Amino acid sequence: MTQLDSDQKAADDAPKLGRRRDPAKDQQILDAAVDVLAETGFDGMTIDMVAARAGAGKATVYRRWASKNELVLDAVACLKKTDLDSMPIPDTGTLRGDLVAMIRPPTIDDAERKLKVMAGLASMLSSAPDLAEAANEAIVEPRARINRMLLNRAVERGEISADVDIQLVSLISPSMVAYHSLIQRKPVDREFLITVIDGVILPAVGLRPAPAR
Amino acid sequence: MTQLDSDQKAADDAPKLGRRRDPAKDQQILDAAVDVLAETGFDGMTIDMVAARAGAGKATVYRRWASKNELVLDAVACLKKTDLDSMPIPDTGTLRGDLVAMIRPPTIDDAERKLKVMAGLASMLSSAPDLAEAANEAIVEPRARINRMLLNRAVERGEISADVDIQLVSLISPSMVAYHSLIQRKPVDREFLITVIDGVILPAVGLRPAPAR
DNA sequence: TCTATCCGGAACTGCAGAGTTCCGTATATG
DNA sequence: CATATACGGAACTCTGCAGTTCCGGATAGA
Repeated sequence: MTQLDSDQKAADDAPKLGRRRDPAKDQQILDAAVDVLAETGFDGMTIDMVAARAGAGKATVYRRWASKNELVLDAVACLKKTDLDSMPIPDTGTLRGDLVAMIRPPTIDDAERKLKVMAGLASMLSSAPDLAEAANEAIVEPRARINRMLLNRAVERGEISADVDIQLVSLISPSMVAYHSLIQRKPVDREFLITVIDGVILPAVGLRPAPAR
Repeated sequence: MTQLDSDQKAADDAPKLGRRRDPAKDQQILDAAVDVLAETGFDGMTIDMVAARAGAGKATVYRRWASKNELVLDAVACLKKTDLDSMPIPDTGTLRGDLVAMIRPPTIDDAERKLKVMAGLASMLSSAPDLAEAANEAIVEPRARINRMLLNRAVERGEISADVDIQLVSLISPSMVAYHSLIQRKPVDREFLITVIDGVILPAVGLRPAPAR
């Protein structure tokens, strides 16, 4: 989309002769951009940093993206694919079981990395709607979508009432984790996540913390 | 503290003759800094912008603060005093009544302004611990403190159980409001706040949404 | 092997903002 | 009224980064 090479027919622009553009380099640069973004934020990020981390030259970056803004937009969008949501979604038979099963190191690390990216973009979101949408779609939505799925299944099997505001409840953990991590700057560990599940989410859907006691 | 003029004995450094430094100007500059911070974020903020908005010269700003960083630190800290927490805290007799009574235009506007400041600082928080602490103390804590007070009163009058995790519950609304406003970029209106109170907070402390039905 | 193309890297321009210096003016004190 | 000081504003330096250009070397196809 924003990338320079995805021209009209996406073909025929490949050279008949000589060296071809390395497609793997694109991903290396995007990954490096996300790393730098997470570490320094949008304004702290320089193209030189990204190029150096990707083992590329600055010119190579600009051969593929027209500007820093477009690179960042693509890098954020690429987080979507990097997402761990392609992993199997737990189905333990109880809502609490499913929610607890979601607490795993790779899931937590992925979340923390994405939160850092979001923090690095925070000041831009109000002035760059397309970036805000990309960030929302790549960072916020995937996790909320999983939560909605788990909640819907709980409704279907009669575990919780159909009156529950699933949209609202699905945002409890993303909200509280983001606040805990970004603003309060405390580590997102298993204990905190369990506390949120048992102390907020389950009561909100009308369940007791301990499922069978 | 960070201000240049608060020297050793805080006295005798006033000139015997001639014009005195205008103390009101300090506050005008700090207010302007907060405004610009909320609108453009830390990196987008320039000293010229702040000076212009305060009706001052850039030199005047640097006569009072040694750097942009120190100005911002003081500006954030000054949000604490600007806070609306000097207003009367509601006491309606029920937790729900108190929470709903907190929903008032000045309270909401104050919160949104502070959230914008927090968004503008977000990318710096991980690399500037003192700024992070100042922001937390000026923006996060005052509101959480009120919530804790309301919850403690509810415990004292026997409305809710003493087992409730007050620390956790007091952070539900700040977290969800911040997420709603900053990340999802939706307006923080009365309807949303009521939904959070009735759909999350009250269930979390073991109360039904409609108190007397 | 030849050649068109891409590569990394370095040197370059242009600009914007932090921080400084200076000046003419305003003002409170004596 | 005289004077010492703070003021707003403009001009200045310096630094860092976005984006560009150029080059010698690497590489894949013909």
